[in-house]
Amino acid sequence: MGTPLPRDPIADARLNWERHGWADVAAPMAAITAIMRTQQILLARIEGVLKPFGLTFARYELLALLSFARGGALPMNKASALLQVHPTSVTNAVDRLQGAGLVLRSPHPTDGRTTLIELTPEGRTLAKRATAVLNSEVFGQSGFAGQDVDQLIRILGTFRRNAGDFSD
Amino acid sequence: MGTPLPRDPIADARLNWERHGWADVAAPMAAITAIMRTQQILLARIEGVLKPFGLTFARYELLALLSFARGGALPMNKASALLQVHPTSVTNAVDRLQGAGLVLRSPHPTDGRTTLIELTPEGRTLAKRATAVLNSEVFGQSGFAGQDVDQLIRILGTFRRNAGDFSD
DNA sequence: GCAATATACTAGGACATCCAAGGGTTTGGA
DNA sequence: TCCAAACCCTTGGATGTCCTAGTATATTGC
Repeated sequence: MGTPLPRDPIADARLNWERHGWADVAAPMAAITAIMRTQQILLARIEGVLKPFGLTFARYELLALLSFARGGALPMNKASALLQVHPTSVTNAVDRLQGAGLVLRSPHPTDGRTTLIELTPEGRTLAKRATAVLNSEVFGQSGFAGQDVDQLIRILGTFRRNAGDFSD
Repeated sequence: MGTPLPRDPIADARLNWERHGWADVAAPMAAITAIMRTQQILLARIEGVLKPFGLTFARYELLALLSFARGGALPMNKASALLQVHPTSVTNAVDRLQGAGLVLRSPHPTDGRTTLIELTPEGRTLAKRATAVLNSEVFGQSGFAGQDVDQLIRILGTFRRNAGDFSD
């Protein structure tokens, strides 16, 4: 990851696709590969910022979600659905966040099956501090032009809707 | 991941950002979060297609890269640089591909330090078959409009260049 | 020739994800 | 009312990726 490459490897892959008779899907292949690589770059930046807080991206997302929930609490299955992750991943994340004293489990008042995840004061403080750094170090310096941000939100929003993420 | 949500969770997060006084970075936050989620969806599709072939995305990428290299061989460090992954990840991928008989290691003719990864005939065949299915099942049905594909390639290409991926 | 550099492997650990299975709880139809 | 089906969470096991060393070997530069 040190030195920049002399050429764009994704543009090269696209040329290879076209040369091998797959010109009809070369462009979407390049777009999808670019999304994969961009995600990798962004994730590295985000995790670099979160590391000093002892958080990973998955755990930060859960913390941030709770900080916006009324009462700072949410059922596990709600969190799983909203974050679009497997229930066992939520269990794993809550285990670690609870170990760090950032959240706690409490029984649901009416439904004995579900458990609530609740933000502790420490969790709320840490979420706020981590968000502040994330805002200034990552989101505030995304490297995307303003118009391109709008384009991305529109294009990826359509994609996610078609993929069945939401029916909005 | 079953039922679509009634509302777009990323749009909701953007509203929450704006309500908490972070309106200036709410849009890039939404764009970046959308990239993360889109990558997740695409990766699931890709790995679903590759699973019957006994391949993961990382291993397929290496196989595809080799299939385009002259002689079907490439030094480990070249592959690491072109795929933008950690050298130990390449070692890991090669171990498994070699175990499956898809690639083999051979000494570099002039530089005794470097080892070449070489595609076997089986590896070349499998790469071709996997690519065919990937083209028809994923890239050919990406769900992106033609113009949006061009936008993505442009926007993400600029981003990757600025991030230091290449100096093209 | 000798010291720095480069390359690849090994070992160990952290992390996220998924799957299958199981126990407790609620719901709803017979 | 009662029992089967559905729901919720957890556990244990398995994959897969990435990272940080440390080691051995080979090359390059002084």
